[in-house]
Amino acid sequence: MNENQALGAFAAISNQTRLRIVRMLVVAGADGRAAGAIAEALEGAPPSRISFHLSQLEQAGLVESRREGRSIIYSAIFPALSDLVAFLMRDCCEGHCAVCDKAIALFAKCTGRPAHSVD
Amino acid sequence: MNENQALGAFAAISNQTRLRIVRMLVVAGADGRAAGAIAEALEGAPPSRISFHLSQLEQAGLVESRREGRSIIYSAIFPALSDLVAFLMRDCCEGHCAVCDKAIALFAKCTGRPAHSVD
DNA sequence: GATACATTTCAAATGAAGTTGAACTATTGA
DNA sequence: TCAATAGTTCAACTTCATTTGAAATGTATC
Repeated sequence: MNENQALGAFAAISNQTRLRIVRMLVVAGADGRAAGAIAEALEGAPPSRISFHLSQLEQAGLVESRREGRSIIYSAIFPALSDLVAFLMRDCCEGHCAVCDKAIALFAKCTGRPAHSVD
Repeated sequence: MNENQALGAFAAISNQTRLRIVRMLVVAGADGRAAGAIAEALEGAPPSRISFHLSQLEQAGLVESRREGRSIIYSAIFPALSDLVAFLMRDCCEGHCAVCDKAIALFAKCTGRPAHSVD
């Protein structure tokens, strides 16, 4: 992750609608959620608006989409989120922070499928 | 951390100058860095611009300032950063992701002073 | 108390981002 | 192939954020 990617990603989640979508997809995990289901959860939002924001998130590299029949399923890109966190916290405390180093390494292991054990 | 605080924080770090400042202060740790030193590191930026961005970051709750003689020292607010990360990743994978839970707990322990051991 | 230093505040100018509804494309099923 | 469903694209409108330099504030030093 370089600075421009990080800036794009932070800009993406600094919008209320997009932040809600990303959090929804983080909870949804690898299965993701159809655009229509996302729109329904954000009650009152016209489809063009949701589509606009989903495309912004996709351009920012935070979510990806796949077609399933008539629906388009969006899901969070977990490595992108963990890279984003790493970009922000890396080299914390003059590069000598063991807790952040460990936390960054753990986030990198999240795949969108529940992990029931931690090494 | 509520949604509005998170939105403000993400908006704050979605600007190049501010993201650079925050990362600089994350590295600097609890000691922080004088506004002048920050401006110098961001070569070419007029003081009024740095001051504007520092005040945005302070309003967003990501940094704090203290006066030391003629200088004003800015430092990252580490709990705010860890709360921000938690806000984004909380309930990951339908709330059953052990790695993210652990990572969030670790970030919460970062104080800005190097930690040499991790439990 | 005058001067230099460190930083903030202000107002004006510029540029970028979000919302809307209507029209368009793609897929399924009768 | 016609209609229904699921999403996307487009253009016009509105709103908000960023940059700049000049002037003002607060602090130390001579």
